[in-house]
Amino acid sequence: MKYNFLEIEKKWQEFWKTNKTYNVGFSSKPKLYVLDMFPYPSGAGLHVGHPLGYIASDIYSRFKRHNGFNVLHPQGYDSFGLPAEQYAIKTGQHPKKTTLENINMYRNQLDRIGFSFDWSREIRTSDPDYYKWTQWIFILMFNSYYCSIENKAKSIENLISLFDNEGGEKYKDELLDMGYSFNQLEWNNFNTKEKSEILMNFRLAYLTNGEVNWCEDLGTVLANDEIINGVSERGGYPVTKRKVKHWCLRISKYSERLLKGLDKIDWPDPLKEMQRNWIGKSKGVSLTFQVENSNKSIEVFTTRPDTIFGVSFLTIAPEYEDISYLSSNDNKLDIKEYINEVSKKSERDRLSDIKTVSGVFSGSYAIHPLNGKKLPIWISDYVLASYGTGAVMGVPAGDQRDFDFAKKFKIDIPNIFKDIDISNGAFSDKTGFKLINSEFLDGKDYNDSLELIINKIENENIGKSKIQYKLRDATFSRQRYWGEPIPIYYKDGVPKNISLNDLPLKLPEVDNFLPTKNGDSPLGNSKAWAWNEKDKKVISNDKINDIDTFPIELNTMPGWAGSSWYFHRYMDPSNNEEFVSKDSMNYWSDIDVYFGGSEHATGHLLYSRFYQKFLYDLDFLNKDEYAKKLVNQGMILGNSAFIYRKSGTLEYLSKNLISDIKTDKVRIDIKYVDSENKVDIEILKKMDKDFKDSLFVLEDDKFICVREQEKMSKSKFNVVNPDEICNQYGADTLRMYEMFLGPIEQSKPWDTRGISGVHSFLKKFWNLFFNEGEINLSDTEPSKEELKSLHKTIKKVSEDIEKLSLNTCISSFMICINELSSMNCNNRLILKDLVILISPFAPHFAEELWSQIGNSQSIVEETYPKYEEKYLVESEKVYPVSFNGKTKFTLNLSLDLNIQEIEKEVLSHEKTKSILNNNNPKKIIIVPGKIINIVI
RNA sequence: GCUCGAGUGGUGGAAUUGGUAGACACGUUGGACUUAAAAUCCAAUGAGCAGUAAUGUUCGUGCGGGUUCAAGUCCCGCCUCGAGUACCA
Repeated sequence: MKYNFLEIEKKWQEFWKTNKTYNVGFSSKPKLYVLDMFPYPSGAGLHVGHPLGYIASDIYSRFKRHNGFNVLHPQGYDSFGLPAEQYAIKTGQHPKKTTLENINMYRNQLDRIGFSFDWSREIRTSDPDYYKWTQWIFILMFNSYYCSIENKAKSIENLISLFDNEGGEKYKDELLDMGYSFNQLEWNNFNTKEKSEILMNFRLAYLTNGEVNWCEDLGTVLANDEIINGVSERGGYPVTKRKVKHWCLRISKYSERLLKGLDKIDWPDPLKEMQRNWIGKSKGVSLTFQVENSNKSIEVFTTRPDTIFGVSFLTIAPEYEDISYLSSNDNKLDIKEYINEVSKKSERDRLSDIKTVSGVFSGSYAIHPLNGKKLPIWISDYVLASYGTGAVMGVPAGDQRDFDFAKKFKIDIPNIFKDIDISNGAFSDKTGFKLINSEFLDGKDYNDSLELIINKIENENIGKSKIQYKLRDATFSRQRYWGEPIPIYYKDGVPKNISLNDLPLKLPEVDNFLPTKNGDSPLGNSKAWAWNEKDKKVISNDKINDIDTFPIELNTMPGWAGSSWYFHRYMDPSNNEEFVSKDSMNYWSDIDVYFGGSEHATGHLLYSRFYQKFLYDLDFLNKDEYAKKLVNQGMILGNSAFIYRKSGTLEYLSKNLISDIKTDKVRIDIKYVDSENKVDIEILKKMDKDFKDSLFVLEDDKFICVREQEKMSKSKFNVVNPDEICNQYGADTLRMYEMFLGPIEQSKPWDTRGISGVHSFLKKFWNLFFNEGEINLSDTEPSKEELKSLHKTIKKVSEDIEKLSLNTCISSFMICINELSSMNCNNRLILKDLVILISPFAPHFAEELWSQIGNSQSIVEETYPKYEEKYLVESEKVYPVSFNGKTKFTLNLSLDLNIQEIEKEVLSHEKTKSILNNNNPKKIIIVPGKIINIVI
């Protein structure tokens, strides 16, 4: 029988489907939850890079299933959000339609690879039964606040009853920071709107009117992690600052816990480091500077209070709130112009313009809290409004930015470092200096002065120690159509949530779902988008002036709202009463291994940890981290092909062939390039009749291509479709080859040529079972060599899967099959174990052979072979014999020999004698079972 | 700039955590089978030098030092590439 992979794979995929082989439920077996980050169905379909992580997780899941675990291994779709909507807009279709089509396409492609997903648990974030719970969590956040005393989220009702009974006393400091102060009587005299405004400062999901990242081309607001290098992550469009009323999640309250939690999870260090940097904790001091001739003051944050006597000016951000108060009449016009100019700049311009120092003098002065000197207050965009207090103390001697600023605007640069030359730049090291011109700190170094100055600052009550985080609250509103509606309506201007019983608040039908440049949300186009409080349902906008009917929030949620908690829903996907039942939560608990890309480090992987901690605080979950272990699979790089223009020719443009016209090379779709890296002239002419071949370098009527490795992407014309590989070699070959390419976490280039090695390995394996087309197995006792080869492989493969070192597993399979082939092994006991052994890697292949050798049950629950030490015990060792560390020859000796006996054997060996040449060795090192080294 | 990570044959990558560097595969070369091709199988394959040959010998894990009987692996100092981040006070 031939290895007919097409037939076999089809047969077993159907078998698994009809027999629901991979569906799981509660069980007395130990649980294991293995998850892949779910895909967003994009329209381009899968390329061979996508399934890399899925294959690894599938092998791991199947292996664990063979080892007696009840494995939850689900899959679904992140089907709301920008990617899905962008594709719909590009193709001019409704996102609902394209999303469905894309999901079907993905499913077909996934099914061909033979994954062990439990599809009965599939979820889609755009499904109302799913997003009902996404909305519910939002409402929970809206109705919660972060209790700084207990350090956890609590119901806002607690806070309200506290204010009702005691006023604001317990939260005095926090309220003062917000600009409030009230006792019980005063609180109770506030009206609904006033109370709502105060509480809004506490809610974990809150409405605010502030600066956001606005992307005009996408027509929406973006969160910080959705912006890369000042442009939008999706599409690369410019981003500017804009003041917009929007919803935010108060993730910043969780900064410390998000940071600490990293220590107890087994996630890749680089990824944890990225999250740490993103959270950006820094310890310092906040200092108050009085404004001259005024009762106002400016608070600054500094990590270098030791340099306080080097302050020669203060700088505030252009967005600083008290700015008009500080502006003197003489400078008002200049200041206005400067602020205007800054606000027009896009994020990218501001970044690329880093070297240009700009600013304007406010006209006011502050007083140095320790030496009483007059300090000019400047306004500059090198100070960020969103970090710290939006104001800094300028220490030109100790900070390069302050130095550049002072130099440009001819501000005093006092030196505070003994014998250090600061004429060309600031000295910002924390070591190697002694202070001068610093009164009581003179002669002290960093550590000594730090303690003294902090004591002084706190004693004199001019500031206090403070911990500052970079992490900012997450912008939650999107002015887009394809997302979860925010379940809020506005009753007399006060936001109210729709209650759980009335969810989901379904996305309305609209005539036009396109985003607008001015930021109006497409939901505004809906004719029925008003909430009737009495009937608890959405009704026509015409009724909006009726009693009990109010406008509903027009913005939708960001893409990450649905993906921040989806892993819980797989545990209990069709529960209509709870987002996940207590039983399911207690049994499946958390993810044991989570596979996904590191590009989500500061997005999904941070937001989801925040959601987890929040739901944990409210006792909905039993763990405050949701994934014990995370594996970042690397990218598979594609081969891009280019043909080069002859030098001196004019630029050639073609819509069909060329995507890279700015350089002297022209991108060619890789599928037209032959194995000699050439592309046929006729193909290009067929693609584009205007193609001017005279402009390019030719050889034998073919164009010479140059290959470069890049990320695989449809727009780069370098994708390899897994379907094609499945057609040509089969899914099992694809699965094994992807693993064979290299370590899972590494980026590596795809090279289709290499696949033949894995394919012929499978054929070789297959052929061990057959003789002239018939199954032909021997039922005798296996030989010692056969058993050794098998058990060596069992040991290596079991250990390596556990370590997720899957590339080396494939190697050991190859070694084993090579050995067995040369022994002409057809022993049933040996081959039976090998079939189970390879079944996680090549499941169709294994099922077929399993049934061929007479089994009627599926192989997936079969117990994985255990290796037995006794087959591996060696009695002899081939010792490498080195002289001064260089191996000269090998010597086969019994492992029973002790050091003295080995030494005797080695020294009496003729080669040793000839190398020693009658000299005595200085030293002989013998490590039994390992090496022999003779020093001469 | 800062913070991580990585540099091993023509290529992808192995190497029991200090113990025979280059497993396994691709590619290449030669051979067998075939009218031929594909498929399959066999052999060689880090570089150099000497030899008809078996073999011997030198160099070799980015570069320069060090520790050690022994270093791809540990330590110090550089170089290059990749990723993340970016006026964070």
